[in-house]
Amino acid sequence: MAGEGRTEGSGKSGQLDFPRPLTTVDVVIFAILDDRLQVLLVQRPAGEGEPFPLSLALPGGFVDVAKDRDLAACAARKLQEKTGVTSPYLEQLGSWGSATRDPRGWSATHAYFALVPTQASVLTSDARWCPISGGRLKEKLAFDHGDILATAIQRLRNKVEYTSLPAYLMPAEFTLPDLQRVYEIVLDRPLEKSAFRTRILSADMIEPVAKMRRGPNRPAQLYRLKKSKEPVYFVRTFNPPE
Amino acid sequence: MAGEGRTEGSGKSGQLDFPRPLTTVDVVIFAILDDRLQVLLVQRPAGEGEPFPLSLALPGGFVDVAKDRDLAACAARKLQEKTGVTSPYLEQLGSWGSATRDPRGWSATHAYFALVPTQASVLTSDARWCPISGGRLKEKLAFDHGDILATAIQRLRNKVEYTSLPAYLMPAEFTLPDLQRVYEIVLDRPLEKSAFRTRILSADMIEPVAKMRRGPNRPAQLYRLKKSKEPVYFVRTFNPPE
DNA sequence: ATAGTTAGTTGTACAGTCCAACTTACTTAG
DNA sequence: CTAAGTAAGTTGGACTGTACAACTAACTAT
Repeated sequence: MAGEGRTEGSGKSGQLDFPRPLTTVDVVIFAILDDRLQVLLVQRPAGEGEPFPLSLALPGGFVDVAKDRDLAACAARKLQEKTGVTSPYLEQLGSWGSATRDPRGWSATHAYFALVPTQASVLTSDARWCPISGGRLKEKLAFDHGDILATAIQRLRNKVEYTSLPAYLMPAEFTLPDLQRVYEIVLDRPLEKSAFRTRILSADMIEPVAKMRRGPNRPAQLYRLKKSKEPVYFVRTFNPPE
Repeated sequence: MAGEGRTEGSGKSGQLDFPRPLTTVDVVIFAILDDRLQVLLVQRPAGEGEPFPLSLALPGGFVDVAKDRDLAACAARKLQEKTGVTSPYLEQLGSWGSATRDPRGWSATHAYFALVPTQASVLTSDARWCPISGGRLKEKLAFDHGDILATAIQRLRNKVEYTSLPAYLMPAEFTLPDLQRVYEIVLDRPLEKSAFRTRILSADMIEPVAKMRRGPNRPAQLYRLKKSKEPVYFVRTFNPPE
C-alpha cells in the first residue's frame, strides 16, 4: 500500500505532496418502465484487481481530468455513454467518501440523479433496468451504492410530494391520468384525482396538444411539457404524508 | 504541471495510475448574531504558492486520509477546529469540482452547511463572523466559495420556508417571538404571528420551561427544543413565496 | 340498447394561512 | 395611583387548496 495515492508534487512549495483520495462520479438513473419505477444498473467488470467483480453497480467511474471540465459534465457524459440520452433532468444528489467504501483506498464519489423519459433510452450491453419494488431494490449493489440508491429514492419521493419532477419521466405526450399514475408509482400511494388535476393545471407547466388519447373508454386530452427549464414547486404537499 | 497529481500506482493492475483531483471539504457555518444572519469566514494564508492569499474563504481544507474516516467526520472536524462547537446541525450541501476552480489543478470540494446556536462559539484567531445583508455577502470570496455560499443561503431560505431548521440557530431557551424573529431574519420578510404560533406549537418540537422572559412589556413564555433528532417538515410553506 | 370503464366535473367539508382587531400583562411617566 | 405605551398572546372571519364522494361524459364491447 505504501505510496499509493501519493502525488509527486511538482509545485515549488511542495504542499500538495500528500495522498489524494480517488474521485469518482456515479449516476442514479430513473425511468418508468412496465408501470414501475426502475433504475439503471451495470455489471462490474471482472478484470484483475477489480473490486466487486460482476456485481451490480450504479453507472459511473473515475473523473477524467483531461476529458471532464467539471462534475456535472462528467455525470452527463456517463449518462450519455450508458443511455444515449443527452439532456434530461440531472440533479446533484450528494457525495459519499470514506476510507473503506472502496477496497482500493480512500475514495469519494459525487452522486447525481437523473430522470429520463420513458422509451428514450438506447442502452449499452452491460446496462439494464432493474425495478424498484416497495421503495427498495431486490439486488445487493457494489460499494455503498445501495446506500446511494436508497438516498436517491428517498429524495425522489420527497420531492415528488411537492414538485413537478415526474414530468421529466413522461414521454413527449401524455394524459393527466398518465401523469397521476407516475406520481402514484413513485409515491406508492393513490392520489386524489380532482385535487391532482387542479394542482397540475394551475401550475402552468403543461399545455394541451390538439389530440386525444383514444382507447376503449372516454378519450383523454393529451398534453406536453411546456419548455420551462425548472421544475415547479408547490406550496403544499399532497396528503398529510402520514 | 507535468506529473502533478499523478499517482504512483502500486497495485498489480496499475489501473489506478492516473491523475487524481484534489479533494477538499468546506463548511458554511451560519449563526444569528446582532439580529442578523452571519457566516463564518477565514482569511487565506499568505505563504508561497498559496492561492488567493489573504482573501476571505469558507473554512475547510484537504481531506486527510489518515485522520478523516469519512467526509462528514472531516466536516465535523473543521467545524470543531474553527468554532469549538461539536454537534449542531450539519448537512451536506453539495459538491463543486472543476478543472479551473483551484489554480493548483483539478479539484473537487464537498461542501457542508452547519447551523450553530447563538453565543456558543469560541473562534480561532483567523476566523470571523460576516453579516449577510439582503441575502448576499458584501465581500468577494476565494475560489468559487461565493457560489457555494450563495447556494447555502438559498438552500437555507428554501428549507426555512417549510422546516424547523431555525430551531438549531436558537440558544438553549427562547420565546416564540424570538424564534419568529429568526425565521424573519432568514427569510427577510415578516411572518404572520398567529399562523406562526399555531404551526410551531402544533409541530411538537418545543416544550415550555417553567420560566418567563421578563422585560419592559408583557412577559413571554420561554421554551426549549425537545431532544428530537430530526428537523420537522411542515406540509405547507408560509406565504405564497412570491 | 345496455353495461362497463375511464375521463373529467362538481359540491360540501375541512385544515391551515392571512388579516385585523382584540385582550392581557407588564413598565414607565406624570 | 392612574394613564399611556408596548409587546405577548388570542380570537374570528375571509380565503385557498386538499379530501371525499357523488356525479356527468364519452367511448367500447356485447
